[in-house]
Amino acid sequence: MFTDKLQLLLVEDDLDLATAVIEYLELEGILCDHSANGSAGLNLILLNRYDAVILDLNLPKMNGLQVCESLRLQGLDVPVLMLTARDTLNDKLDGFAKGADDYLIKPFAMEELIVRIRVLSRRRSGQAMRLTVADLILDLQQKQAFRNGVGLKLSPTAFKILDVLIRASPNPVSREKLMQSVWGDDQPDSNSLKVHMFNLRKHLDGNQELKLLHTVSGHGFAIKDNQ
Amino acid sequence: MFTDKLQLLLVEDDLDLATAVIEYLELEGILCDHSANGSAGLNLILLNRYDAVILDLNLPKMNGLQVCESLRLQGLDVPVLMLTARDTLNDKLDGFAKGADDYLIKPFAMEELIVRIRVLSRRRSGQAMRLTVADLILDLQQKQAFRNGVGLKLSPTAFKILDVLIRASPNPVSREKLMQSVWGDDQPDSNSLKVHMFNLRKHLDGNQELKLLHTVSGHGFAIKDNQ
DNA sequence: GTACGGGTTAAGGAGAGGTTAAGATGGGGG
DNA sequence: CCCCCATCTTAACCTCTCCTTAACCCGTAC
Repeated sequence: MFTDKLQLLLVEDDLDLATAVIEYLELEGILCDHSANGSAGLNLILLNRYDAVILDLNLPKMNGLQVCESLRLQGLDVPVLMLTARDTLNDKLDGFAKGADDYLIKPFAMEELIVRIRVLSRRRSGQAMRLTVADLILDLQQKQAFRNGVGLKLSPTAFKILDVLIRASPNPVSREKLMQSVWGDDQPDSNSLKVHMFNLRKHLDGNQELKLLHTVSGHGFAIKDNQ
Repeated sequence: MFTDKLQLLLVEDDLDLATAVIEYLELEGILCDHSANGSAGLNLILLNRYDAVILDLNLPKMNGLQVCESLRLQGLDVPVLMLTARDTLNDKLDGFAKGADDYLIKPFAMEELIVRIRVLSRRRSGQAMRLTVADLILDLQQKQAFRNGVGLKLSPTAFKILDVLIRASPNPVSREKLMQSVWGDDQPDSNSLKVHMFNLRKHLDGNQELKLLHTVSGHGFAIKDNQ
């Protein structure tokens, strides 16, 4: 199945806790950047593309609620898990109101943190083996895509690209992200992606009335059923 | 596509609790079906298309873990929130391992249940950060603007300008501010902004009865629905 | 009149994106 | 062992969108 390494950010000013978390994550094969204050954390989030963010609330410079609110206002939908000792109902409701996706109370078990992060960073939920958008179905077990029930003949690379796109649907995915998830770190220095997109589009939308693969100028490509 | 009412399923054998939850959800404008045992619940999930499922674990016929595992095996990615009195770490880990998206321990606050459900179903339906004025919607993740639900075809620059204007709405934004936020410090020495405003107005208000983009003489431009 | 704030239009160029074909690669079947 | 096939990479070339620029147009204020 599709397991590039997760890339997280931990924003936490308690350095002991931070190193403990990061070491634990590394054992699980998860990469984790760290920032000790709110505004630096926000900058990192804006600059990089994390799969999820673990956000403490009591932070110097800018507190966690402000960080979360700010990044949501800028249109980022990176999953955010708030991590805090504040355990009243109102604290939780505040957190969710500012755009959190999950809220875990200290002290917590590392295993629970990991598993909640894993769930969050799978954009489409669960161990679902079939993803669908409109009349397009992606069967991950069969490694096969269908439109209106008829199988599409896709190359392995095209399939992988479609997988990434459909998980992000209806949001666009940047070229960089696509290249990252197809080739990892040693990327071809040519316009290979262009060719793959062309082939994918041909097989996916070629003889269909309803076009699903759209290019979003300046931002990348998106799978969606409205224009 | 836009905020239709949420449609949930609650699988819970404690009838008192179930009616309490359902009544509370109704007050929030959320529709909720109910099933009192596992296998009936599973059938409902397979038949209908719920936005999320609230799943008790101790159930007659088929327990919650089995229900969740089974529906994941059948390729459904509906968000599942497990609701149970079992509060040990291993219980939680089991729940997530079977495909849960969230795990809430009884007794719980209704408000927290609601807000967690809202987050789960929002992620899945891709609805997210949106700025709106009247019938104009700016979806920051899709990088797409809508009027009355139909997508507008905006250039990247036009989109950026609209973003600034809509955040300031209903207040006007000066030309200098607009130029600053589009081009930063090296600005074109021509009337480029004028042209972009013209194009934005054409695409935004061109064939609409209700004009949203107004010129505030001497002060710049404003997005608002009353002139 | 003319100067000014604002609106409208069209041309041109740069660059993003689309298309095509040829060679490289690599695995499976004869 | 060799050939065939699907796939991937590369590079060349084409198309078209988007941005800039510079016109010109219209009112109103001076």
